[in-house]
Amino acid sequence: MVKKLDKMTYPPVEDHIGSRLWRLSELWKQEFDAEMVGLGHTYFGEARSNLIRYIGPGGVPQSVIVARMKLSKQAVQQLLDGLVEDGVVERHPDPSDRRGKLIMLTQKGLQVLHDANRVKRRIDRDYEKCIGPKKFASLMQALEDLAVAKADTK
Amino acid sequence: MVKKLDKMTYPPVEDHIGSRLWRLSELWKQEFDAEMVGLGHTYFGEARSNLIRYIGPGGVPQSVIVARMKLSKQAVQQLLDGLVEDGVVERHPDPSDRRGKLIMLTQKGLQVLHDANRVKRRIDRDYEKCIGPKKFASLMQALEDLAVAKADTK
DNA sequence: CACTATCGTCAAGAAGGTTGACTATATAGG
DNA sequence: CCTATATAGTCAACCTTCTTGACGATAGTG
Repeated sequence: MVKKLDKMTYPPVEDHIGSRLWRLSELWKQEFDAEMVGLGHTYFGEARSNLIRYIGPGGVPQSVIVARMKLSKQAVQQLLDGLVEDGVVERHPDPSDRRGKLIMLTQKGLQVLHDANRVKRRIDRDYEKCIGPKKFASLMQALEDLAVAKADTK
Repeated sequence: MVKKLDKMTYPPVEDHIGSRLWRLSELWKQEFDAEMVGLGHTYFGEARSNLIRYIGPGGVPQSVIVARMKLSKQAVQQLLDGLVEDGVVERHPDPSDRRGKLIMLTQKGLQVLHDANRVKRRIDRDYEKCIGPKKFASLMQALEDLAVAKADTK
């Protein structure tokens, strides 16, 4: 198929750190999702999966989740609605604030969180093996340094 | 505001390369968007802005854009619809294929593309200054190496 | 010529996010 | 104590990006 190759070599797309970050980030997500599905977890959607990380053991007020994620309270609400429907999360009344709700993981939710962390650690080790421990460490450090520098200037 | 701080220190969110990549990628996008708006460009949306990069001078068949971006032909179609409406892009009949359309940048589109590339280069230099040229170069290399390694295993 | 693949399009819908309006409860000031 | 204001959660409507399925028109191939 010559034509297909033609199409792939057509325009010069410029290269910047933004595109490299985005591209690798996408590849990471793909690998993570694939592995979670392989572990028998149905795919919850990126946003829902991400939210789970913010729920600690013992229950977290919904307002705390809103404060820590950079989303509107309504967005968090809708994500939680979905997670409740999926049986991953439960809403309980907050004893210390009658307006609030405590968000708690179900058994299923705990399993998801546990497996997710395990997969992420595995992928980390895999990346480390790819470029070597020294380069990996300096990559992690550079990502952190830049994020800190950029978050501060805001 | 003590309460606000309480909420921020609540649960321990685990750290992995995936989250660092995603976070920095988001910060980069924010900076880029802000700067483009500062240059007088109305915000086209992430997907539309990205598509523009794939249009070379002289016109590119729509099918080529589809082949190079990882999107369905319908997604590209809809993005192009929006860009046409924004006056950034034009659809012309393809002389060499009566089914096809040639996508061309308007004057406005050329300006957008030019400014976008300039801003990206500026941000690159800024990032480089943040962590030093040596670390920046090895960061770029590591990102590329990992992306290549991961794209190959697919 | 007939078959099949490709190009662009239309329509419907999922997923993630936004804003505005509203209720119920907390909390601070007079 | 009572009023004013802020916060917690909810509901509804809407935007953007992207998906899948169906379709007409043209290309290319046997």
